Amino acid sequence: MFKMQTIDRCDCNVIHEDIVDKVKGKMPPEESLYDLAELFKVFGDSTRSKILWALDEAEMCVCDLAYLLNMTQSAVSHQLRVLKQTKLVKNRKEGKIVFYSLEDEHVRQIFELGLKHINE
Amino acid sequence: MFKMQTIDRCDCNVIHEDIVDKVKGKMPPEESLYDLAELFKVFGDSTRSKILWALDEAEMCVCDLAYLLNMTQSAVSHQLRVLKQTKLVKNRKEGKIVFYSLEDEHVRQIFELGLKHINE
DNA sequence: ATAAAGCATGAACAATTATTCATATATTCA
DNA sequence: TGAATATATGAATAATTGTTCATGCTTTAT
Repeated sequence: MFKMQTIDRCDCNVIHEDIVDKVKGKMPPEESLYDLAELFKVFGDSTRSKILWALDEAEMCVCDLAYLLNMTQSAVSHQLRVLKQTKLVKNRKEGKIVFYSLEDEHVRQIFELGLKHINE
Repeated sequence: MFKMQTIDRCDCNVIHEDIVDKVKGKMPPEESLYDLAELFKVFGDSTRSKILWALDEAEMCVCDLAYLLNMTQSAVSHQLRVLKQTKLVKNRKEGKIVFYSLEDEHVRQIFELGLKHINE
């Protein structure tokens, strides 16, 4: 008895069903993969990468970052919000100045792995 | 003699000039940071993350991937091109079938670091 | 109190990008 | 040779997103 399967989106046929089934069983849940992509998306912007790299060197306030990266205070502030939501940076307030610093020790490791790939 | 500096984009003042100068000296070249962001941008899409994850389990052809991920063959093919340009996957041809596989051993490590962060 | 400085934020705009659709190429098979 | 299958790709569309601009909040200093 042959198998007549209706395929939704794919406009071609499953060629190696055994492999597909095996891999399908090992795939992480949809949500994990989505979260993972969301995390890397944060690293996937030069501005945020620069901010993270800078904060890995020293705790800094928003104005310092804006000056260092030659950006408007607003743009930096917006991106810091994204980084904070992702729990990559934290901040503390001292008077009217807000200091930001890295929250996660993995940041440097992730960068280093990335560099490894780039430098083959 | 005080320093009168003209600031380009930043609409506020440098507060901690010593720190900024120190960090500025340690920042990687602009180009490295850009390339790094470009790499992570590739990981920053669920579709591509899924493809990479799947290929980490087994070598697969385009149709298999399309079926596994419930996507059109065209969409998968487009993303595979991106992954190949970034040297994250490679392919070999066998008749009319093209098999894709991971090219970089770091992929799994990068995913694992990402998961570590997500799971605190 | 009022001004000024540091920072946050909503809305608008511009740019990027993932997917779809149509079609082209390449290979196998009858 | 012609049909069918696997894959690639250009163009168009829709959705996402980074920055700017204007403005609001908070704290300090006068």
